Amino acid sequence: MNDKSKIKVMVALSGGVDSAVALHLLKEEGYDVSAGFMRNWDSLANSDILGNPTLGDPACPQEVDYDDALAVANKLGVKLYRVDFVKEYWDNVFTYFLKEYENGRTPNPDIFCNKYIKFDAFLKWARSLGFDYIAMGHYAKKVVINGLTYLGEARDTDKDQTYFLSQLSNKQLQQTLFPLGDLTKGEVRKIADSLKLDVARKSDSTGICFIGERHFRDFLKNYIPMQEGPIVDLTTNEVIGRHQGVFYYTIGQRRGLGIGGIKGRDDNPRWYVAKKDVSTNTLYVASDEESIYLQSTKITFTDLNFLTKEISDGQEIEVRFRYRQKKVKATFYKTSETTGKLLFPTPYLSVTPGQAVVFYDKGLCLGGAIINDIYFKEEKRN
RNA sequence: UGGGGCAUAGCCAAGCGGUAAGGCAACGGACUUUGACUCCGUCAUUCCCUAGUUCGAUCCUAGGUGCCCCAG
Repeated sequence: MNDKSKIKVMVALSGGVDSAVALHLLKEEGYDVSAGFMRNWDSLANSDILGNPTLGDPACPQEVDYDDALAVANKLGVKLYRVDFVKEYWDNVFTYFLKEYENGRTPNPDIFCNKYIKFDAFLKWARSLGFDYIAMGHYAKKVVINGLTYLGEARDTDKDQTYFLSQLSNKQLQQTLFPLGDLTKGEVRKIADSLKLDVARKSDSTGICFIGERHFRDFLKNYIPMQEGPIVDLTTNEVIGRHQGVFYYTIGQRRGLGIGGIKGRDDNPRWYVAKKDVSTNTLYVASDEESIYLQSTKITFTDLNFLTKEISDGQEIEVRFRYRQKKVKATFYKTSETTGKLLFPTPYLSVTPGQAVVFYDKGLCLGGAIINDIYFKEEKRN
């Protein structure tokens, strides 16, 4: 434990700045470090055609990332492994992702990617090669208090990525290192700069992890066929437009509805998706972001997961319904080992079934769950 | 084929003789390891067509064309 040179760490190297700096920091600390590059998505084999902006590129983006990762590994004098989890990703993440969309919900694939790929398949693979820990370039902290391991929010609160780690087990957490927890993004880039890493100024990756930025509706059309149907104003019950398939839209969404001005109305409001009915293929919209149709005061959840300690019934905690959202207050209740509910002191907007709700208290991420039903004063809204 | 009304960008819609507001949508960008939200930018040399009046017409006149309403 004191002699870090005897501790073998496998750093997940993505080809971006964050994991490169994480690798460097661990090496500086004296760990016995190697790097692993994961490839989890094969655009051609996975029919990722429509909505894919990089299809025509001379070099596919993953190979560019691999080259970047290799350059980093070489510069830092570390061995780079390459490992392929395309099948595992499809079976454990993407299948779930599609099923959720087909049920009219909005999944968060990256949370499952962490749970099943980065912190499971990759972890097991590294362990099988004799590594003691894996390390990630996430902005998150591992905190040990009284012998218990907790997940702490990153010092860079703007980049904090604990939201995506909310479904991890304590064991997964214990076997992971997060070297960037006390650094800001700016500091990370400065370090990369001082090391003269080519990726120092590389822009942050966005879109689904390992897949990338996509025109989302077109992307889904590769897997879920179009099915036209009506768009109904939830306030008046009038049909005011047509959609291409309720699956393609998410609660709170404005763009993509194609609803222009309506004759006879003296306003031209923005319309937001308020409700999806898969059985009738109807998309319900509300005309104002403040509309009560977008608000909720209670939710139920499934997939309850605690990272370290359980939250007690009736406890007031802070929660997030989406990445980088300002934390808001809620009261926690458990209804079974894996389900429960949250009550809100004031209505919150566009809480979406299928998305993750993540629990926080005093700078620690306590765990999370998957949003199931949303209510406004006991009235079911989804 | 009697009367009345209206025709402005994909949609809604100002302008009513002086050289085309605004909103919605769409698209592009910023933000962003989900989906979203948000923010910024772009978007009618032209006002249904034709002829005329005028220094000048989307705005006036005439004739077309197309819708709508009332009366049949």
